[in-house]
Amino acid sequence: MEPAVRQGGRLLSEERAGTVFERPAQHGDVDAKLVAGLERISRVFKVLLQDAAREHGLSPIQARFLVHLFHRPVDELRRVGRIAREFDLTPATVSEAISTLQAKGLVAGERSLQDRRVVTLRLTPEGERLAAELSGWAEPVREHLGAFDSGEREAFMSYLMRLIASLQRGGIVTVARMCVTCRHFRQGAHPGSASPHHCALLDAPLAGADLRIDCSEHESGAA
Amino acid sequence: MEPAVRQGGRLLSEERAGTVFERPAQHGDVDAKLVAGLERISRVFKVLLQDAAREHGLSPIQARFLVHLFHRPVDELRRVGRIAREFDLTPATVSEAISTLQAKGLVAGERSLQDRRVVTLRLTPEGERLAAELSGWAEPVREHLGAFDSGEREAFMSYLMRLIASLQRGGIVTVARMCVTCRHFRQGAHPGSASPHHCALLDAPLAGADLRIDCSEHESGAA
DNA sequence: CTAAAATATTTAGGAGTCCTAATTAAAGGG
DNA sequence: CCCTTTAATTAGGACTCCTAAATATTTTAG
Repeated sequence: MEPAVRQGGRLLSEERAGTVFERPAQHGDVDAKLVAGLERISRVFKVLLQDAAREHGLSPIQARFLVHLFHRPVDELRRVGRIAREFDLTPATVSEAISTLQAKGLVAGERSLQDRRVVTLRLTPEGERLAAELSGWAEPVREHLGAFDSGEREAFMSYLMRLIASLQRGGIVTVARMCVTCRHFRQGAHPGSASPHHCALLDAPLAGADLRIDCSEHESGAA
Repeated sequence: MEPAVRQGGRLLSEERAGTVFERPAQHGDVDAKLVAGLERISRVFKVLLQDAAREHGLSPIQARFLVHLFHRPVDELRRVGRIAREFDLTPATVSEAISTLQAKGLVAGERSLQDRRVVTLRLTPEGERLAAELSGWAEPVREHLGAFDSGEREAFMSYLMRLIASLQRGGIVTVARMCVTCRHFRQGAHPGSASPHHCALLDAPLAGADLRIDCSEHESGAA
């Protein structure tokens, strides 16, 4: 890059004309910047996943499903339709990607006996191995969180959780299994304690750091 | 794929076997949850964009480019190659989507006189109109930020900025024009002030809320 | 100044994403 | 039992995105 200089004339369009030496035009519009920041992060995830998947000879969505199955021990959640809902995709899309994974010998599906329409998916040993490697695809982001101290991380996380919970209640996020939206969750059940919240199912107090983003015991609905 | 059942043994894999009624397995792993949360948000963005684009008869990426051009007054940034870098795509991909937008009469491109290889893009009036409508595609997220008070929002934003800046310095994010990575930025130049930072280009003090995610005056490099 | 290297964009071809609509099977309810 | 609903798959089409190759132009070396 070169130019610099000649910022005299047209470089500064209406949006900024005359304001160059004033406060930034975006002044105070924190929300817009938050959205922009979140959006930028989401591009990061996209690229990271794409790279990780490619490195292992998979497509992004195949890698996602593989990792998803990897840490989802509950049969209920390992079905085509469930995955579709989880990822906001149609069953058709999931079915296609899964059959590719099956063709590659990474995933196997078995018909359920209770309901022979449903197919329960599981990883093959090879799939398991690959999934384990892929499961660190977002590691770079994680590493860069190292610069935050633990209080900041917890605060950061709680902001995210609140935002996601709010989006979920607004119907924007279709699936989420966070403590904060779970029927077993009792917010602030132990005031003043280091673990102020409580999970009625586990019957255990929870600290901010204990709150789950994806709890397999999750049941929707307010307490 | 046929036989099934026998979920007796393997259902509870090592990860969760025997732990169901203990503290969450994810206990304390705040980083993992942060990553999960950010990742979930990024799916939200994907869906929102997809829906908004569809509503206006565009593909997601076309909508993105349209909106991108909409608030990018600087010619320099409105070129195929620039957009490609901005979105971590190849010029080929961008070129294709842009020509569709041109075919739809939403974008026009003109060869630059200084360098006749480059094509400078601009929106047609129709494109401008559409872009204005589309530019609110992330509005739902923004709305749900309303539940945060202004201090929280600013803190949230600063976490995001720090993360993005860190990712950028680590080479994970390729393009970013944030104050915190700009050569004109003087962090904490006015200690104790409400606007503790300073922009050497604008020669103006900056508060946390003034920090930009995407400044058109941005120049890389430490101060 | 000119040949070679570099840069900006486009075109061509291919794997993958994702959707809608239609199909096949299997449950479940009068 | 028939009829409706649900789970999954298949088929077909628009779009995403990449690599490689082609063009046009600018820059750089010699």
